Amino acid sequence: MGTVSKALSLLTYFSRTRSHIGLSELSRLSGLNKATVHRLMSDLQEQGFVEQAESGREYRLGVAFLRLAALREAAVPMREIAQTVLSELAEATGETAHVSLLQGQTLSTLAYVYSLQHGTRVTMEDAEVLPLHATSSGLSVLAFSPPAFVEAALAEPLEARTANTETDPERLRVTLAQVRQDGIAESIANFEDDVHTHAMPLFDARQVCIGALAVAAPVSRMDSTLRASIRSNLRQAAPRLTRSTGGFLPPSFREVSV
Amino acid sequence: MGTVSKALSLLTYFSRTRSHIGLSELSRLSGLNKATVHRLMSDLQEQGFVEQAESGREYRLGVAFLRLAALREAAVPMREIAQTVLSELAEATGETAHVSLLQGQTLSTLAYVYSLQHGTRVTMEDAEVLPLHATSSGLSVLAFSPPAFVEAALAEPLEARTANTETDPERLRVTLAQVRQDGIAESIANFEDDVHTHAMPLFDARQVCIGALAVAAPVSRMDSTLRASIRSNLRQAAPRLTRSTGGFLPPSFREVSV
DNA sequence: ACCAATGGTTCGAATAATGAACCACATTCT
DNA sequence: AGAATGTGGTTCATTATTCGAACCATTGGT
Repeated sequence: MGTVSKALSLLTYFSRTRSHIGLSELSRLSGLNKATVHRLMSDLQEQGFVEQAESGREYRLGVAFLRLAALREAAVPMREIAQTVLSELAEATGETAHVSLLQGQTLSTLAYVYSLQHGTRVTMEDAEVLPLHATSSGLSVLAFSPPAFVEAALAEPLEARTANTETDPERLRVTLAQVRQDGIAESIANFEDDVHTHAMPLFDARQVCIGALAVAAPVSRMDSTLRASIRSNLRQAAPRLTRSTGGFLPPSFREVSV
Repeated sequence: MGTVSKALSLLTYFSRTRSHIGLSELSRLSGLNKATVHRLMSDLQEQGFVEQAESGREYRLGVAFLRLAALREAAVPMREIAQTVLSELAEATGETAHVSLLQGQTLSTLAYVYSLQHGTRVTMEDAEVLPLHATSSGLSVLAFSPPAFVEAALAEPLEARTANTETDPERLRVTLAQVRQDGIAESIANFEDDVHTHAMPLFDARQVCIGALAVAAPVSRMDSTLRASIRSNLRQAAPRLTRSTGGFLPPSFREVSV
């Protein structure tokens, strides 16, 4: 791995549950020498990508990201566009709608919108990270990603989040084939108990799958009427979102999307 | 310069007016060899920090920043806190209030709030970049930054934005001495014609100046009453914002802040 | 058909990254 | 008090990586 990749990969160890990381800990997490980590972090710190809370203490993500995220959003208003699509989807289905983007081998949530129609709803967190194998969003992404990527993802240890989580690579491959036929991935209590989600993939300008659009409902509320509503609304919204963010549908998805 | 710093510095060439940059152009801008730029951008692309719009075309900032910015905001809700302080400040003064953070040798706008009291107002843009020498925010930062940093900033070519912009390093040094005495930096039509701004510095946990809080009003509306209102409100708000984001006031500023 | 751009690639020479051992300082036991 | 273990940070000879001039392959304009 090149030096730059090493430096950037250090940033991936920061998460909502681990917002501050010390030098030694980061060295342990990454398997890199302490001196190396220190030098890389110094470079990152110089450019404002990380900062140290108090003098000579743990590192945390820096302010540079606020500026760069704003610039990204100005160049490609993906979040903004997603937000409007999500609002319509949440309104039409009465359930929680969200968009997640592929980030390495996981999905990170870009935006979500709740419906106000019911007192109970599936709740989300900003920048929440979702596994590929245990969510409908992840399955929809895998179903329309290159075989090499799928194999790499299924080769990783697959964690069981609930009693229902499917962790057998072979059966997951079968599921993916079904998703490819249907266009929609479905997940019942795979990631969280009592949650039933439907998802469809999103694509970029090169017809590469970059994430998913999903609707999440409580299992208790799911019936054939709601399911039909979610599926038909999703089939309309997903291709629209891809197109309005400058993306194009690959032939394999265009066939099954309508 | 290390390889990592080179890679990260490539990101600084992206701006609102230059959201897409080609390989050759980036090579020219940075002064780095085309092959070097290509390798660095490939590393950045692998981690989602940049992406290519269509296959084999110009680069733009990637989706990774959306996630990292969300994580930063979750760890340090600076923007959120700033927003509430700005709302109060805009409400109290009837003018535009904004917070900018130091990013290398320029300031980038983190947040801003307009007042609804007047039909005319000073308008801002997301992630707008402000020069240090030609804005009240910049002067307030320089006044409370280490001499070495100030000299480095004044050694750069100082661009004149308006007919009023002060570009003489010697006279700027005099101005900075006054700001150090007063605690507030004032700028009349230095950056934009018809804009009169007041600013005070913000500090982090190490008592290092990291940005500024400012109020911008149209020159035509500025009178002694408004000026007094802005100054007294600013004197209250700036130290409060520093404290509520986990920062501490350095002795040199604490003396003049009240 | 030509030229001048573009993005991307190659490979010996030059340079920068590496990591074991080392500080100085806290904290926490004995 | 003193030893033991932790922390962030530094040093420097060895080594592996990065650099960059020259090179393709394509594209678009004249």
